[in-house]
Amino acid sequence: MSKNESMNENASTVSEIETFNIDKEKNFSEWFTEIVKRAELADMRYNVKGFVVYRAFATIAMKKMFDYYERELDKFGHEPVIFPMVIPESNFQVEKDHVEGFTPEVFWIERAGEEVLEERLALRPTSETAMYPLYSLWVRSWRDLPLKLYQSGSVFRYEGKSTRPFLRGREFIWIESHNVFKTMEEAIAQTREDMQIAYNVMTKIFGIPIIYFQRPEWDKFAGAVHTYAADTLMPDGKFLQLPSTHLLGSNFAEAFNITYTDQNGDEKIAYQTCYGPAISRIFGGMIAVHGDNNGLIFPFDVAPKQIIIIPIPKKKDIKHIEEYCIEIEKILVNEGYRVKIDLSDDRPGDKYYFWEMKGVPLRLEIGNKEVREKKITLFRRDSREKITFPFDDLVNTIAELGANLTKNLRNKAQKRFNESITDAETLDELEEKVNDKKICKIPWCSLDLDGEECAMEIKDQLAATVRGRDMREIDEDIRPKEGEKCFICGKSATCYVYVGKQY
RNA sequence: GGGUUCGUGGUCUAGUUUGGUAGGAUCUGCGCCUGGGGCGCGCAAGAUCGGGGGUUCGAAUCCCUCCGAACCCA
Repeated sequence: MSKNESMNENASTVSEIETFNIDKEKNFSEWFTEIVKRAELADMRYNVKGFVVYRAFATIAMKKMFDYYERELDKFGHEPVIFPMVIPESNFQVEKDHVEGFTPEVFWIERAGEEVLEERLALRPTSETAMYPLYSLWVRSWRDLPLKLYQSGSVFRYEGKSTRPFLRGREFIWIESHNVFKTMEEAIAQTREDMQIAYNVMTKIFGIPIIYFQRPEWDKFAGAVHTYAADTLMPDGKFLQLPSTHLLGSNFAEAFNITYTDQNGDEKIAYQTCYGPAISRIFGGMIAVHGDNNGLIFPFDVAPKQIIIIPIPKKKDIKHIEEYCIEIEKILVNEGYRVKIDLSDDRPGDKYYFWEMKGVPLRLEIGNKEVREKKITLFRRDSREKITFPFDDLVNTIAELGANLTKNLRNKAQKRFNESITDAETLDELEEKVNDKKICKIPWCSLDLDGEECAMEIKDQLAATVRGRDMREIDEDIRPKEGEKCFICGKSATCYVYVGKQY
């Protein structure tokens, strides 16, 4: 931490007495299950496999996350809509690749009451086939374009057996944005805008480092021309796919007859993109990336509670102290912060552990001393530093430390991500590294279908996947040197790809 | 996809091998006590032992089946 980022020269750091018996780094999977229960994020006892109940603490944070995302989409000219959750089978089957890709995962409604429905209804696994028949009606003229709409809601996919709260469920909540353009160039530009939005929100607000990849041909969205997907790295060294954006070209436009009349009166086919950040999954990634052995750590802007005030009363001074706490709370609420005073009659130490486990970024400790001296003692969750400052500095201090805390989380996470990236020159070396929580950047023969065989070999032998080509390398046209070879098939390499285990 | 372990008050767990009174801890509520990093005491409340079926005089326990969960490997 640089000097001006440090909170105070007199800051003391509270030593780490770990709450869990579970080491996050060594035993991430158990840590995750435990924190979800302990912090009351989700209740897994809802008795349908792959469906969980999101509790208040997680729901508040996810609502905030939706807010930030939707605000960003609005800023870039997208408008909200709400489509039905059911899709008639005949709509669903219009685009050939799409049907093939999604059919194994679809939940079907076949009956209503005692009656068998004439046509089955799909519970949407994604909404292309719900929205595009209407798009076909809405888009008539070049004046109707671009059409940029999004909706927030849940979708249903019949996932295999390893479902986990937040990370993989049979229902998940997300935003899906569906856009229509006159030209392929505009559509491509939209995928760039999606990536920019993802970067603004994911990295700056949620503090989650991402790399955007162009997915290989064999691993793209069913019906897409190209898929670009953001991956982050989980503490156990596995990739987690976060927002993905798809260049649909005119595949769906042709299937759903989305055409427009141009300035010359000619009928033209439209070009499309779609984009889907899954908020529930991003939330899972966020708590995994930032948490520690004391529990959660929320980035300041999305924390369900941002500031917890702990009164430390001596018997005769309860009233005094409470009044001082309430005064502080009023000021902070006025500033728009989510604040709580913990007036329960547990010991202060008990409250410290509890709210740290819950991930509250800042804690104010108010006792006799603070009231007497008109001061405030503050503890920050990320660095475990404790400082005392004058009451009059309250608003400035909170604003500064809140922003600083998120930045610090982001930097730490980015550093870990960068340190996990390495390279490999042989299959054995690759195996050793991906089994040691690393991801490898290796020279690769082809992202087209002729590279699939090499990817299958990596999958079969190492249980790892080829994530694709880093978008930054596409932009800067970074390619392997003359003579560098794909070490799976030995053909000369056309690009670098990242390989690692995945969720 | 394969494997392992498992389901008993709200939560965690003993009891299952060898069928016979469901025991404890914690949480919750009330009363006291206490308070600058996980106090303590007392009282009370809380379970058709995951669901269904079977064997038996008798099932948490044995058998069948369904539902659900965790972890490991692909």
